[in-house]
Amino acid sequence: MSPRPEVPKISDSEWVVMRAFWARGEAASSEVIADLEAETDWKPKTIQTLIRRLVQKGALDFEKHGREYRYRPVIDERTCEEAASRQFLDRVFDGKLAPFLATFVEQSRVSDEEIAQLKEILDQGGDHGSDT
Amino acid sequence: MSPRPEVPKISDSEWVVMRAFWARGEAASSEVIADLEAETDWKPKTIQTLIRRLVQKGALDFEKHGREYRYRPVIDERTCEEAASRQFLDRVFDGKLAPFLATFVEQSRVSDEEIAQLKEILDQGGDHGSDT
DNA sequence: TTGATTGGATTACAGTTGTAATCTAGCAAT
DNA sequence: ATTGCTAGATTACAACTGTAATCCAATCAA
Repeated sequence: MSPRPEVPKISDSEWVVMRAFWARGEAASSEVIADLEAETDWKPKTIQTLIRRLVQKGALDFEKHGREYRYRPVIDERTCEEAASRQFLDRVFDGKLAPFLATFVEQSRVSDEEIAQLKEILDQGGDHGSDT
Repeated sequence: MSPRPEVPKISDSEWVVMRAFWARGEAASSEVIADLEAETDWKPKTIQTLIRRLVQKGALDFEKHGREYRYRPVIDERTCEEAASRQFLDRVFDGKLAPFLATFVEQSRVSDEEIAQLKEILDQGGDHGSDT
């Protein structure tokens, strides 16, 4: 049993790239470059560098199609989000969710609508039976 | 009115140090070093380096007391938490709180107790309370 | 007074990150 | 076959990070 999915550490810029790949599922670099040039001001070469680093880290993998590669996320988006969330909470809020939410809700004036939505989420999450 | 508190970017290790200072309000390095040697395995010199970097970044400042300094956080803990929270949400969840909470609650098995606590927080933030 | 201690300053040093340019080789067009 | 385009590989390079050790100067114990 592997307890951790072995999530590689992904930097800020790399997250942007990963999200582009997760959105597409699988893509040539040219596609993701096109996507990201629309939403960032990175040069194509920068994006390719990031892609390559993600391959090195084991976050993406690829298969050749002629002279191009098609890349695909190796790691699951949820898993990554989860890992990053934990990391963040540990670092800033000592791992505790409540203070995070409190600070955020207080200072950011989350909309009523969003609050309702969050409550729904909590209702759904809170239905597990016996543990410990 | 200072429009932005100009929150410096604080690294993982530096967060640990800042939290120690926020806990004390003001302290000599020796005090924080003592605190942190208890909770990390950093050498004192490492901690001093981190303190010095935080001073350089403008996160801490100090006044001399004889040959020692007394350090004090320049930046407010809440403000920093808020900034870091936003950064994190932007990076991982496109700035959206709901997906964060959803992922976290689903995958992490937040306890029922904690869920209740979170709901309370939400109630305070935007008072809605129209369920159960 | 003199050595031991120790806080802060300086230096170290490799790995990561942001941001890209250049080099190289395969495919498409002529 | 030659040329040009371009995907991927290699190289660049400074700032930031993690993690300290060493150097210097002031203080405290003897």
